Amino acid sequence: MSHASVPDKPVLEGLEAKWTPRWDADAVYRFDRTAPRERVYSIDTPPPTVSGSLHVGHVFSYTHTDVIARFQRMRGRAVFYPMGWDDNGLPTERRVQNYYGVRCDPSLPFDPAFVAPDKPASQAVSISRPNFIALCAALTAEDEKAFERLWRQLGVSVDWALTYATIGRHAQRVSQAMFLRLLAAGRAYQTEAPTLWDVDFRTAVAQAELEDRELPGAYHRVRFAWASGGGQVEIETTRPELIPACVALVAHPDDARYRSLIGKNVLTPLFQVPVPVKAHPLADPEKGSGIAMICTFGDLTDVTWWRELALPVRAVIAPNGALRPVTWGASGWESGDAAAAQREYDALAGLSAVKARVKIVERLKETGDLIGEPKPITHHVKFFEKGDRPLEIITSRQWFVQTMNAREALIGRGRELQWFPSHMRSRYENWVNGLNGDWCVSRQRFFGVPFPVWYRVRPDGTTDHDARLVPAESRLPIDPSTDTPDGFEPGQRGAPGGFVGDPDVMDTWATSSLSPFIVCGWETDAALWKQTFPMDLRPQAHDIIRTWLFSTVLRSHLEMDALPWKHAAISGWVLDPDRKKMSKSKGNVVTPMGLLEEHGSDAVRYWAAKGGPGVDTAFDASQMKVGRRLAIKLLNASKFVLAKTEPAGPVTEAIDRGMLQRLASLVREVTQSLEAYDYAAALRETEAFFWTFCDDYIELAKRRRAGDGPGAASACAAATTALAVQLKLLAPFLPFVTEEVWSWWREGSIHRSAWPVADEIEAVAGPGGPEDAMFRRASEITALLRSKRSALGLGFGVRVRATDLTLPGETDRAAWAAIERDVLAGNNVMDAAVRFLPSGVFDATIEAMPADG
RNA sequence: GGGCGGUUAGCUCAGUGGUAGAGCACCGGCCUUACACGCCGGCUGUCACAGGUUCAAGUCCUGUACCGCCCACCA
Repeated sequence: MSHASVPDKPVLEGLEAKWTPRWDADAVYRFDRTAPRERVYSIDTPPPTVSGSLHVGHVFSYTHTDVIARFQRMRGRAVFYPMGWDDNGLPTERRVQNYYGVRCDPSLPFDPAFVAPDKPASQAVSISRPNFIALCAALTAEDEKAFERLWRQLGVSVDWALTYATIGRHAQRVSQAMFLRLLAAGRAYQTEAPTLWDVDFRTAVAQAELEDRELPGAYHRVRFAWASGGGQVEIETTRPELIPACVALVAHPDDARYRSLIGKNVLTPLFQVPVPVKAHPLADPEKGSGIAMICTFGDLTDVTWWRELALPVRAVIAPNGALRPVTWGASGWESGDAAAAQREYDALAGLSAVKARVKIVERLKETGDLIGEPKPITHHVKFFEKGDRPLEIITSRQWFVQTMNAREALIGRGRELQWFPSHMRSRYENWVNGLNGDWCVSRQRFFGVPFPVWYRVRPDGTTDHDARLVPAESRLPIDPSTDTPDGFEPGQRGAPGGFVGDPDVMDTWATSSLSPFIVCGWETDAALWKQTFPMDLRPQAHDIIRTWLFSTVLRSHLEMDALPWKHAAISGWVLDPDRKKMSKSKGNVVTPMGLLEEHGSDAVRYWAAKGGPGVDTAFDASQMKVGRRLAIKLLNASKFVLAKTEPAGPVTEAIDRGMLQRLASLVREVTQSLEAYDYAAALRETEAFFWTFCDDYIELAKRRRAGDGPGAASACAAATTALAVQLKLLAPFLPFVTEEVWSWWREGSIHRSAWPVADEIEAVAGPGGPEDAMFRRASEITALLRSKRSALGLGFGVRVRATDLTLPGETDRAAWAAIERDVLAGNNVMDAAVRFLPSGVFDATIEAMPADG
């Protein structure tokens, strides 16, 4: 065997640049299309939002998945490990708007000569929808390259031949086809209803995209006069600007204070609108004055009351968040004094909700309808998670997918799924149980998958939303804004008797939720589908259980009546050292690529893999240094082992056999841990063994190994065997350094080599038994001698004699004889006077030998 | 308000019934022909708190406190 390729001074620098292209060229991670299903391991890789920033959280969770992928590959599985890019949706639109300083105006015609500005102008440039989409596509292509560079540098072993984009043609086709099937099955429907609405993005949003934020607000105590009888009643509201939208007051049916008022009318202040007082059990006598103003719509409770009490709609908030124009009086809204109402309202119309609030409070003060001063409070307000202003509730026509009637079945699916860690299931159940409406899947946006639907235009030019036209699946994907339904001519678009396209696009989760269908070749590649679906693993972080995981389970349940995967491995988050979620700004300071360059990819992976499944983990550069140290140690130990592999012979020595026996049991444990997705435990155990291997085994055996007799042959064989096994155990974690060492000495990629098997090691070393104990005892004696040496200030170079070495009774003479030579040589001890004491005393007295020796 | 997780050495974390652990940090020593990007040794703990079960509890049970997250409510 030639070891010419073992370098004198091995270094980590440059290993990423060396191996990444080689893995690519050798197709090391290429999926085997010929593998039978039982040998396939398929992974539903999370498609990262490419327009989001790259941050260490990505590195963290993708490393976890990659460790599993590499482990399964070495176990002989054909790993189906695609990579997707989530490029559609709002994050991209927002990034394009800011990056180029443009704004999409769907009413504009396509401008083929349009060139994107180099830098954003102070005033946003309005461009057509096709121009806007082109910019989105161009920018995401750039973003995807940055992600790919990062994944390659990190050593993520995806098959780069298997990539998809959620805005790509194939993903659009799958999204549209599955939507049409839901529509045909009656599981998707369109309705006009109050919907959560973001006023800046001007789109509907779903329950899953909400988040609460704490905002300062104030209770305004406002007087409503009785319509007759001269009394008055006081309500408290945080949104006085919605008084013109008030349709009723509501009190609890058992609330004695207001019982006599139920069924009577009161007049809204300023606008003099007669509104009824109603009873409803949801009204809380403890809150505010115990009687509430129902507006259309201030919050979700208003929607409930409005629906259950069959109240009219008086909507004042326009899609852009401003108060819309309203006509009062005979031809408009009812008022006891229409002229006054119009005057009051005109002062508010066009203002944002916040500005209108200030204004109306002034007026209420002037009229005396505001009782006392507003009382400042802090309260939670619903926001779109990507939004900047509180959500409004606006009535609009939207597409929904039925979920409420599937809730029980979905809970069942969650129980079928194997979760790692298992407690993450409760987050899922929590979410499913808390659902309060069907899934709103339509968005009034541009860069997304369009709904493949047209509507007939009535002779009078209005749209007949009930007269839907849908394409055959074979035509998909289509864009109804440019494609024409069968049987129509393009010229009929928008014309009476013609057609119009549905203007909306799908929620990004409506496409992401189909990732297994997109990657596994649903309806397009029957062989691949059979090979890969249902998938083996869904890896993801816990924050998107309610979105991605939930919606994928839902879609698979509806389409396949089955789970989309067997296992869900949930990663935690990366936290700041102060235990807060790693903030965006911080994530940008610590760029992932910078980390990889500074510490080396293997070192960063080491830190990531130490964060166990589901465990939020502190960002910790010191752990990366430890990982780097491990990688360097691996280089040096390997160099040492491979510097002498001859003579090789039967493993006969106790120390050698004991070390290998422990290694065999390590292999069993590590394999078990990785099968259970506990990569952190696997790494911990392997690492601990490796340091023992270096610090104890090598030190004990190296002098014997230096010879050329049977003892040396035993040591050489044991050391090379152990090295190969440890490299393999570490390969999923440290793919670069292990591949480098492997290449010094073996053919092919370590990442395609067979995972070690304990039985094979034991075939060489014998099953765990007396030698295992002897090796442990040798380590203990070594620790004792080192401690004595240190106490006397004797460096290792000083040869010593043990004038008295007392060993516990259970160390019998035969066992000692088997390890004596190695223990003495490994500790630079000339000779030892040994006593065996049944009392269990374990001690040594040593003294320095004359310098000459 | 409901749910889930956590609380172990200065820090980051292992440890699911049997004498408290690792790494980092810190202190001291060592050039020992794989590695000074190294090696050796040492210091460090009322295992959050209170009860209970047990021969035995960091570990199991009950409760409390605090931290984090998810959800709900938010007139």
